Amino acid sequence: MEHNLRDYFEKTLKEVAIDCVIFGFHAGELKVLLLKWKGTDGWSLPGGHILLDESANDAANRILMERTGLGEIFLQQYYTFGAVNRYTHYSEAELLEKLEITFGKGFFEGIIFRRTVSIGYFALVEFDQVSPAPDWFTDECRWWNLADVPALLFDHNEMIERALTALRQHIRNQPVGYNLLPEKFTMPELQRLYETILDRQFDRRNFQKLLMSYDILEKLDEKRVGVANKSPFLYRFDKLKYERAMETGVAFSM
Amino acid sequence: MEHNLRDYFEKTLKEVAIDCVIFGFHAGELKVLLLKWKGTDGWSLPGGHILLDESANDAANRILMERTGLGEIFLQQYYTFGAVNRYTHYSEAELLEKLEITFGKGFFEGIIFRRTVSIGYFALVEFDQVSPAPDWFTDECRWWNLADVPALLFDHNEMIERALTALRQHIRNQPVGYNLLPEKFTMPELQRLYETILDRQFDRRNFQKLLMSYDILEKLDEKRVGVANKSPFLYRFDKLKYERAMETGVAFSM
DNA sequence: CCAAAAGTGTTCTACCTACACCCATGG
DNA sequence: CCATGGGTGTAGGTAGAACACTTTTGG
Repeated sequence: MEHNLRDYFEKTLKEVAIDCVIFGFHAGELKVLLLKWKGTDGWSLPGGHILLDESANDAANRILMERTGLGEIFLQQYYTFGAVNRYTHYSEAELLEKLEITFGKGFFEGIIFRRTVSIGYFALVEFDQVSPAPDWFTDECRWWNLADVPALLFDHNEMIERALTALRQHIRNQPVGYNLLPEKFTMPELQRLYETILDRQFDRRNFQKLLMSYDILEKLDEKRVGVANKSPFLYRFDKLKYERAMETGVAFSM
Repeated sequence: MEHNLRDYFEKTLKEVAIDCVIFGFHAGELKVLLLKWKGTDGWSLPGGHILLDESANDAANRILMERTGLGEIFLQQYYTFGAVNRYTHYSEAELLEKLEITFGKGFFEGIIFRRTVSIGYFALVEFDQVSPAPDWFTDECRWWNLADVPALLFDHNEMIERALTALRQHIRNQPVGYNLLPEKFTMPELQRLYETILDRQFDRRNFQKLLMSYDILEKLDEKRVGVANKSPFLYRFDKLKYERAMETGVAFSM
């Protein structure tokens, strides 16, 4: 990642940005990764620009890798945001002013700002595997509960909303969990993930029956210990079968 | 639409294009509208660039209006194409050379070509209502049967494929037909539309039962005459109910 | 011993699927 | 009168939805 704005802009497409809604799941809550911009109280999604010799999908993967350290994970384009004015919270002028104060006069010298269209991606990542890393113009990078997300810079609140809609659509046809849960997990944990994403409750028996019918789960001989109730069995995804199910699709109908 | 490339480029975003897959339905065949570029034997999807004061969605609507004369019709963004090299059939150099021969030396003077990312939209339009109109750098605009589409410029074959996938996904959750069929149509015609899009056959009785259950169709007291068999009843969409069904969604499960 | 949460199977219902005969029209 | 294609209803099967009691564990 460049530390000089001009250099960075010369190597990238200027009118196209990439923004990633990175979903994680922890303690029964769906979370997104957000960055706080230096010298402002404004938060945004992790994003960036496409290098001239890089595809949009590669750029999204690179950005994800830079923020989370993770590669090879589920990442999907879901919508491109092309409104004329994508600034909310702060106007463009206000934001530029604040950044100039923080980074010094001349920060934007030689840079012509044009309107930017942003390609939205959403990613599903394993919460514990992520070490959130701010970049050169942000000073904080952390998980937020979906319900607590504040007013964000640009149109990023709308981006999260649409990403959630896309995720809900996604979960109806493809299995979800491989990238969001730790390697071993219990059936109630998986159920809670589905319940959180879809914001509704399922019957335990029906849920188990349906998920087992996908033939992507391996029931282990281990149980989770240390809980003040009957020990639940641990499960693990069969990666090959899971990937096959991603291709052929499944019907989540409850 | 500008007739001077430089002027046009100064008023638009350069690195972002819009391409529209315009679907029509006629004589039991699904069709797309294609344009032939002057001075080449290359066909492409109708497309264009976003004006500086226009949203991406507005641009797509404008392009659709320019090519078909239709507004207020179903148009949906489905994917953004961001590969590094989106030229197939002809390379960028070959294409520019041909265009320079046709439009004269100096046609590209003062224009810096950069890589372009393209936002794909698909539209459903009523075949008979469309008067295909070429634009200033194309000399033909006509319908092609989906099966007969030739090798296109850029990545437009892939765009059509993905649009078809998006349409097939769409038809499973939303009613389809209002924009593709004439005002009055028979149940077998509607069925043939569904069969063509999904490339499979349905049982007449089951199809009728399911579509009527959506409560979006009005059975008329008229029949289609002039066919060498029993006259089929005519139906019409109830626009209000149709729009409500678009919002709430339907389950097409056969 | 109590509270909390997990394990487990069956019944009912609704919807999807399969299926066939008669009728109207034009040629 | 014949060929073509449309109009119409029912029965069976499958899959989704509803539902409760017992067991294990930690405190």
